[in-house]
Amino acid sequence: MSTERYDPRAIEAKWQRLWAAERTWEVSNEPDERPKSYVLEMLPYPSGEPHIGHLKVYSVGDALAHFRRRSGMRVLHPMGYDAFGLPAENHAIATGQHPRASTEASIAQFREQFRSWGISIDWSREFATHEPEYYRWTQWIFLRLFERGLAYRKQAAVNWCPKDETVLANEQAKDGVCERCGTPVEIRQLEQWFFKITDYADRLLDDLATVDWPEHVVTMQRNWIGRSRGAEVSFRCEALGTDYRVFTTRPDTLFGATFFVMAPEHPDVLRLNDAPEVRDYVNSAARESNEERGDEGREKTGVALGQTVTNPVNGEQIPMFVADYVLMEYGTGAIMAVPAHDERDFEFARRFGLEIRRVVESGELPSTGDGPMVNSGRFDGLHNREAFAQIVEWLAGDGKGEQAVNYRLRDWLLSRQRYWGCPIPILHCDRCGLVPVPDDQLPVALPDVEDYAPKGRSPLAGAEEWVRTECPSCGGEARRETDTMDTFVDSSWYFLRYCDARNDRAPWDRATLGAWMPVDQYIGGVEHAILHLMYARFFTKALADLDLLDVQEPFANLFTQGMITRDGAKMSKSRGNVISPREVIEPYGADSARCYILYIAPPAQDADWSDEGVGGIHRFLSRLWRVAVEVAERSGGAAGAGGVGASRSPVMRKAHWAIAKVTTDLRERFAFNTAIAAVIELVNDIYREKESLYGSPEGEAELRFGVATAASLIFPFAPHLGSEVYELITGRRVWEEPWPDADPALLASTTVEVAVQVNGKLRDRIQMPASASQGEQERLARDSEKVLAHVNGAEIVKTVVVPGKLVNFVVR
RNA sequence: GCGGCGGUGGAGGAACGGCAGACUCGAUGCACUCAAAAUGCAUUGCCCGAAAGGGCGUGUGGGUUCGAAUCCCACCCGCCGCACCA
Repeated sequence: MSTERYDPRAIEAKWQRLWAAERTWEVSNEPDERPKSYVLEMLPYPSGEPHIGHLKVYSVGDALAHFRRRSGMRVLHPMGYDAFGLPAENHAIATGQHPRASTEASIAQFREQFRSWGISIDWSREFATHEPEYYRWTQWIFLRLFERGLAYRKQAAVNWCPKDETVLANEQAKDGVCERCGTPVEIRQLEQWFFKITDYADRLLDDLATVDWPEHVVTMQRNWIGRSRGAEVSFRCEALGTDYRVFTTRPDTLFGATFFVMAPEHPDVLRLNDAPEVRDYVNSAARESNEERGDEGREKTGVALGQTVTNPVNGEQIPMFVADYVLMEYGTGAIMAVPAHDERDFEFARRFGLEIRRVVESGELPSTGDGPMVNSGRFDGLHNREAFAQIVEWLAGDGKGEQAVNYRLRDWLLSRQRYWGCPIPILHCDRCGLVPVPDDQLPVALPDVEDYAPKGRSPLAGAEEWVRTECPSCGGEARRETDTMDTFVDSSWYFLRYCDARNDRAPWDRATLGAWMPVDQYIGGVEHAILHLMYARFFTKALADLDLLDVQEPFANLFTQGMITRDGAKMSKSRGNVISPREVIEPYGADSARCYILYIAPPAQDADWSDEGVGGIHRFLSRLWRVAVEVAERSGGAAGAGGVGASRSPVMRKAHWAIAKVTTDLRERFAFNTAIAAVIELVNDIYREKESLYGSPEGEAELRFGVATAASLIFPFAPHLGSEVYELITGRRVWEEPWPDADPALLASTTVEVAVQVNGKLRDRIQMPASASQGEQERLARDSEKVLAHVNGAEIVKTVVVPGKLVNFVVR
């Protein structure tokens, strides 16, 4: 046995140099006869250096990319950087260093590490979203959306983070705190830019059916869109002479509406009653955060307005209230209250002693169940589901209501009062209003400023010379928009740019794009299940409507990988339990790190990092390398792996078994852990059998075949070692070899072990020829002494035979 | 509260109607060594037993089945998402 040691550092450097020099992983946009496959990991945000989560996504994606290439596909596997964003800007505020400088330093780090991991990236398509060559097109797309009315400005109650001093999208202000820094958000009335994503609510919801995504992600998107079908109904208020429309999902319960409630923010509340009591209530509601208001166990509060509205179905005058359990943002900001069939209304009615009138026979109140109608005039006796449609129809005939659909989804607030983002390419002209920057003047370059600190307005407002410009429409004086775009805008179309990354006349060529899109396999963390994925889908649909591309959904398949934890906890600097990929790769090499991270658990699952575990995988790779060196020496070098007959020796059978196992694990599921385990088993068998195989030409050919197969199968996970060993044994480049096929004839053994049960309990295992018929199998099993002992003369009432596997005798 | 995912040896996990615990870590023993490391080999679910062998075992309780970790019902625990959305 050779005394040399497995030296990942040398091996990995060798192959990385070769792949870079030969640009091995570049793929041309010229189609050929191969089917295409677009494999993409979510765009990394470059900050410091890559962490262990990055190592995991790229280990998953790269394994897939390699497997698909060798399975005869044309694979696009690109890389880029999500370079704009708050962390770089906050760093700039703290240190004075330009965000561009720190960002580009991080990008250099990321690029360097990705290369050292040996990921098969087409580097010719690389870009970062802060480069003018990229954001020029971000602006161009913005203008197309603006022309379509899909980007617009409006005054709105928005989430404001007092710490970051910027507005946030609804999606970024979860539970009333800033998603980024955890500061409670304030609500401010500001004029802001929005994308009209709500126009796409139905399509974003319905098209989820066309996509192969994890069920929980689909569910999260569905909940986020929150479509509910019902009706809008008018309630007349004679005092003001106004009709109030309310949205309800239960028009069938209209006869049970015994009061009416408005949100405190509803503009008419004080017009209806401006008594001090009402004013106080409205003011105190405004002071409370949405979170406090939404608190679960909280008792219902409210104030009577002393006015009534008319219930349109029965003409009853019902009292009006203001209460903070009604939200201004949802529906119309006013509701009809049906205490018998809505838990919240029920609670409120109890508290204020209001009438609770059952209109559906459906069990104990409050009840949302179905049943026959009661107390509902001519609808009595009808099932409530039928009454639903009939009541809406009846109201529609009178002009007092109609079918309606409501969504939880809000328009996407995209403007940010921050520096480090893509400038919004719009001018403000006193005479012409909002004027788009002409296409030929793009990009609107982000100017340098002195002071990055936000002061409630964008730092760009301080760049006076940049702000002042000429209106392209009237030639008069105009001012540039000083807000920048949310970075989610940048990442909503980057996957399109990869298809034609060097195009300087258009964001992409439509036919070129059409040849790659959609992304066949998208890979990333669940944390983007709502925001990024929803925005990217919206952009894709809007761009399709603009006749710029031909797909409706950007990501045909989605895989969400689990987190890597340590000691059961999320890695974080504050916990001090962070392990960086570099720390692992230095002692063990990238191949060990990549294999370990895939081996530790199924990749969709969270997995706990163990330092000893990496050592185990490293040992396995060393074993493969050592046996390869030994086999190469003792069997006469790289003479080729030919000459292996249809031998059914254990090594041959194991090799073919491993081929079959790894292939299905990679093709049909993301079972990298069991795929790697199969290769480990193959190598273990080679160690067990090798001494008996040396010495005969056939035995040595089998050993070479076994080792070459192990190298070939481990290559998607450990590309450097796979290449090295394969070259050592065969003299060829493994990535140029087609993915191996398992020979079914070699998979089958001549004998099988059959489990024998009596009453479902295992009693014996017997060897028999694989060719044994069911009858022979049963006979052989029945003759087993152990079986006889357990049958013990009793009557066999039934025999179950599973060919080649099992016999079960049922005795009484 | 609603929805989703999960609960298997000392640890990560495998099997997903047919031999529970593949593979790895850890542990123990042996070989090599002056010694250690490295490496190789063996053992390693629990209980009874000297052994042969037997019993018990996949969160709990029921059910379906010749046969259940796997399917069904109820419950317990953990994690994630949503949550006064009319």
